[in-house]
Amino acid sequence: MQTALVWFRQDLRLEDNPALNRALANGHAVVPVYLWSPGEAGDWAAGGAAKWWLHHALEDLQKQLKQEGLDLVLRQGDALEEIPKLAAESGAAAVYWNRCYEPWRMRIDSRLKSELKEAGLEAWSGNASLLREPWEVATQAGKPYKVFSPFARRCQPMPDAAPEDLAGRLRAPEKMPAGQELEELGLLPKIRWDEGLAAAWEPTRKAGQARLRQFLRHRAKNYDRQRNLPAVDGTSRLSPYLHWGQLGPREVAAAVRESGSSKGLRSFYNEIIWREFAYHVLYHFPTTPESPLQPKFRDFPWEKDDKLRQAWQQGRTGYPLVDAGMRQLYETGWMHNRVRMLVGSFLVKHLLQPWQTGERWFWDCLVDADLASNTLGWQWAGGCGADAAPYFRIFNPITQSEKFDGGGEYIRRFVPELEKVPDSHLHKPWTMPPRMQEECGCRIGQEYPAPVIAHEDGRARALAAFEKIKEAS
DNA sequence: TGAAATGTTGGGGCG
DNA sequence: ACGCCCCAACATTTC
Repeated sequence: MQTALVWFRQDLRLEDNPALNRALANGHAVVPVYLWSPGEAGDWAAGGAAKWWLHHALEDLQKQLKQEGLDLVLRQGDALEEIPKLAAESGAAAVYWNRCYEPWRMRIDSRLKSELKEAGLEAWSGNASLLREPWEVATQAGKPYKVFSPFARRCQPMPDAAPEDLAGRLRAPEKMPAGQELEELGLLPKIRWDEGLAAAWEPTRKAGQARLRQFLRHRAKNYDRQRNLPAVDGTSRLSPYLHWGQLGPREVAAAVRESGSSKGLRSFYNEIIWREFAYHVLYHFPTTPESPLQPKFRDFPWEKDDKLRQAWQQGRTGYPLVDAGMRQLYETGWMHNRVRMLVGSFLVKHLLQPWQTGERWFWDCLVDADLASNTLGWQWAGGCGADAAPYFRIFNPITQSEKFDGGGEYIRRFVPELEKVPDSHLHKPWTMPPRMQEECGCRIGQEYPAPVIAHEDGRARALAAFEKIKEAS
């Protein structure tokens, strides 16, 4: 009986896992491995919140494997060094994994594959993360898409690829390589700022599946309307499960298909396609995590300012909905998408901070931090990416607040100092007369900050900055 | 998945 | 009855 190393990365599940199934289909015993390789990722090693999630997702995977009689081998180090070592230590004849699409991983994987083959091992990679490979989708002219709608059209109909069942019983190998304890990977924060995350999330595959079922049963029908209201639990909240591969997109698509068809379902499926589009763009334009896709934005006159950046990060800009969003992010590792668009617009346009500043903060704070989606989202906000919001499209933080959190439920949940501010002034608390400020215990400049910049001024300044790069296209 | 400025229309008050 | 003005409501354009 031969042994295969199955290398887990962002496919932390046993079902619908092509690499694992390959081992089973070939009748191999399985050595399941997770390698913690922060050094490979350069600036894009998992951030604090993502590491917290990873820790628990690995713990969950460990348990699932245990039930199948297998021990997950945990190691640290670079793949090019450790994977061949692990293969040798376990006497494996084959190494199987599922593809990741971050630029550095693409480079490492292809080198690893040829080195393993040279050493006489079978090396094989499958697709656990996407409905379609980024290179399979192309325009008539054979070029990558830069606009979402035609990309989405090209992705119709929904592929009927069903999730794969486990292709047999897992068998333990004769030799197990030595591994480390999960705690030794140091994924959990040293100072315990993670209570908010733990209260908001259950980072297990079972919880992800339950959430998917619940969402499709109760929320999907009205998704197209409810998803814009941050106070309502109207979105799927599946992003972290999808990022870590505790859920796969095939499983989600299959569940959507089975749920029938409604406007809400279609618009939810559209979001799954946005995720695919993000990977498509990242694959074809691998410098976009750092550089704007539209070259004219290279010389954009940002006005970097640490004070403004910190006010934004800490949710102390003086605009209630912006601040509520930033605090939700910090406390729960997640932010409602409507609010993500607003805080993105605000940072880039009103505050003239580079979009990469926001991209980096989200990377550190989000449990669903995903290089492809985060990059696409921030270039969208910056107006410099594929199918981006045009630069002159500037969200009004007051109007958005009145429109999408009119009752202030979301704002009051995350900005408690505004608790007693009446609805009439909640969206622009700086207009409260002094007397009212006293009465509701919210003095502007004391308990809650004055706006860091007046909306009209921020808007005018952003438009003026845009003028400077306008002709240079 | 924008907002503001500008343009158009039509009802109603009023001299 | 008529013209004039105001303004809300809606449409278009501009940023």
